[in-house]
Amino acid sequence: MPSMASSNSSDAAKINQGTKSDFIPRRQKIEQHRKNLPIAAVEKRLLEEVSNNDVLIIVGETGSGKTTQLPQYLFNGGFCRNGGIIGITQPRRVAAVTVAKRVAEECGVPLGQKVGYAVRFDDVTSSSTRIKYMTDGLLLREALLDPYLTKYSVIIVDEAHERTVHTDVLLGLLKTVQKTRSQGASDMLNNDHSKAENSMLLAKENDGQCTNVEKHRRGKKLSPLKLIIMSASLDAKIFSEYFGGARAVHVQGRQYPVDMLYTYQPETDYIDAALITIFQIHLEEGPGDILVFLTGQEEIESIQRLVQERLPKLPESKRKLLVIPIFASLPSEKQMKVFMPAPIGFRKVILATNIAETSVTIPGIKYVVDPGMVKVRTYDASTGIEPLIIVKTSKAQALQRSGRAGREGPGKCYRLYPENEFYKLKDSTTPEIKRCNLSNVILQLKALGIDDIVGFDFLEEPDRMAIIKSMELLFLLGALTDESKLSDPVGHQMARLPLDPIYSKALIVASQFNCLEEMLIVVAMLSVESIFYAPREKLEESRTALRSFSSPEGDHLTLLNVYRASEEFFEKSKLVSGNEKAEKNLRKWCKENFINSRSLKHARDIHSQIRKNVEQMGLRVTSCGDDMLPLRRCLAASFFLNAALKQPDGTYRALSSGLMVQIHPSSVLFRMKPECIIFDELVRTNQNYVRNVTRIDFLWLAELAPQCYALQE
DNA sequence: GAGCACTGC
Repeated sequence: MPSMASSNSSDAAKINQGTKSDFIPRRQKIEQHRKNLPIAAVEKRLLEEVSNNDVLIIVGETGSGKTTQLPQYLFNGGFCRNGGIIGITQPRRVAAVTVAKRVAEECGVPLGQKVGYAVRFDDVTSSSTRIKYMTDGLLLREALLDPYLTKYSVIIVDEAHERTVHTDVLLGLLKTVQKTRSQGASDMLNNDHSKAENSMLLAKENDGQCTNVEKHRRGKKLSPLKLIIMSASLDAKIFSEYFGGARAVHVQGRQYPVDMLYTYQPETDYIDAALITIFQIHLEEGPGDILVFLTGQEEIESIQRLVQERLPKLPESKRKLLVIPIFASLPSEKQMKVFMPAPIGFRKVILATNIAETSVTIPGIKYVVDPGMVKVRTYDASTGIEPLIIVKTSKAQALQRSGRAGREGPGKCYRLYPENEFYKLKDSTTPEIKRCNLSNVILQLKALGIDDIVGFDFLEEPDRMAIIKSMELLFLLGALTDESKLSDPVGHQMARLPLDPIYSKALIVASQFNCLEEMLIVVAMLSVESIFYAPREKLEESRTALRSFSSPEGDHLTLLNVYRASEEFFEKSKLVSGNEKAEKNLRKWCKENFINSRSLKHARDIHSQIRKNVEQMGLRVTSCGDDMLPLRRCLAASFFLNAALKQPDGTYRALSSGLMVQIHPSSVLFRMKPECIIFDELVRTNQNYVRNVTRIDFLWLAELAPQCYALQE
């Protein structure tokens, strides 16, 4: 999503409007703005609190300025003396990038010097960076190379209340790291020998960057680490208790008041209720745009149709209502429409998924309509399926939604349920770690030297069954030994790759099958959101386009063909018209071929990253040329847990779970129905569907995955 | 012959 405003960037956008000629006033304006932030009043007190407490919880409401100001206070307060870095983690890339830009401007320095950011594919830091914004997932990756995070003197975990799986794992890690660092190096080596040793060995294996660790092993004292947890909501208690009763302070926010309105009766049909409310606001309320929270694309498109059908029935003067949908899979050009001001006299009504809760801040919103429902991913440990279900929001989520009406002035929030229903809602959303597949989490923790997963001090315990299932998967993939230790080298290599464990395994196997060149592409393509884009009105055309890439062997080879065709087009275009023009031409090529260019770009980025990764690991990147047999055998050797056999009635039986499944109609093998297949993903909608399917030979399974399919004597 | 919340490495 290019240059979208994050929740923290709307102020930055306003101040950026200055030009060179008014540079001095702009600096004064920045100073003025900084002084007026609520947090500025407590700067001195915050510095004292950080000095006196190793862990500090800051509860800061929206608009307090905590994310931009606290790092600057700490820098000026001497917390970077001796070259230490202040690291601030964010759950999202846009936030890390936009806040870093803003803070660099406030400091009057070029981005990447004193102030910088690091997110996947994009590192804008240098040796002089002292205030570093980053994603929490990236800091976790850094910990694999530098287990004690020795570069950092302070780590601030921002937006901790969102409880992403990365934030939760990071907090667990930081708790251990802080303990170790405050004990000092000598204690560390004596009392915590095995754990420390394990991580260090890993750091050494991973690459040469273990100089810091080596230094400390020679007995130099590790400096203590300051930890600050920032949360926007009521739940400071859970963080405080987790860190042994850590001190929590509250910083006031700055929000306009939002009037809360409820229905008298529960609504049986929230779509209809939302529709009525939209028109009620439009006809009876003053100017201001409307934001409606819905659960998905289908709901959004149906309300969009309904509004447009009813508009002509209104008196001519009342028809100036502009409906704009926004959801993540919408092409970026269409997403940008939410930022364009409506024509004069028009009111915008934005129909959004929860992308508008945190990821995108839409200006001009005065009215929020909240039916109180949300679509969430869940995890069923017994089948491994992760179905999407529609559930009620939590209180915290409802508050977050209503807050979207009070950013620029007083607003109104229409909750489409009675007030007493609000009090029955759960306080906060179930943290992600309790509803996701844990194989990656376990792989990371093991790589950090934490072997006892069940005994690990999680902020909140994941389900025991989910841990066992994920360990089982890792064992079958060969990442864990019989003693549940990370295997050498496979487990360590898998932990190092930023991919789903099955994909990592596929790369490692591919280097032995001499088709790593091809598998890097397949894995990159599987790692992104749907590559094909089929608008309803051009279904036939998009099918024809797909046919030119499709392989009779299945979807994996089809994806390979798409990538290669795009690459060939791009290289040719580069020769003729140069790099920048070629990028533009590639986007056009995508459009003509009904390919999502954002997804393809993402796949290209992942491809170049994992190619570097496997080269650094010393894997041989060779190609199988035109012979696709090794590649299919390699897919069988890594996706063996996702194998299925055709039944007499034409459906399939998934071999590891016993579930009855069908090939998804979007697959190139939908009609061909080969005897035996492997698949990438099992999704449950009206039926069980398998997506991204490749034809294999049943006998390969016993040969290549005897741990699962040993032939009976 | 089907429809997919949102992030992140």
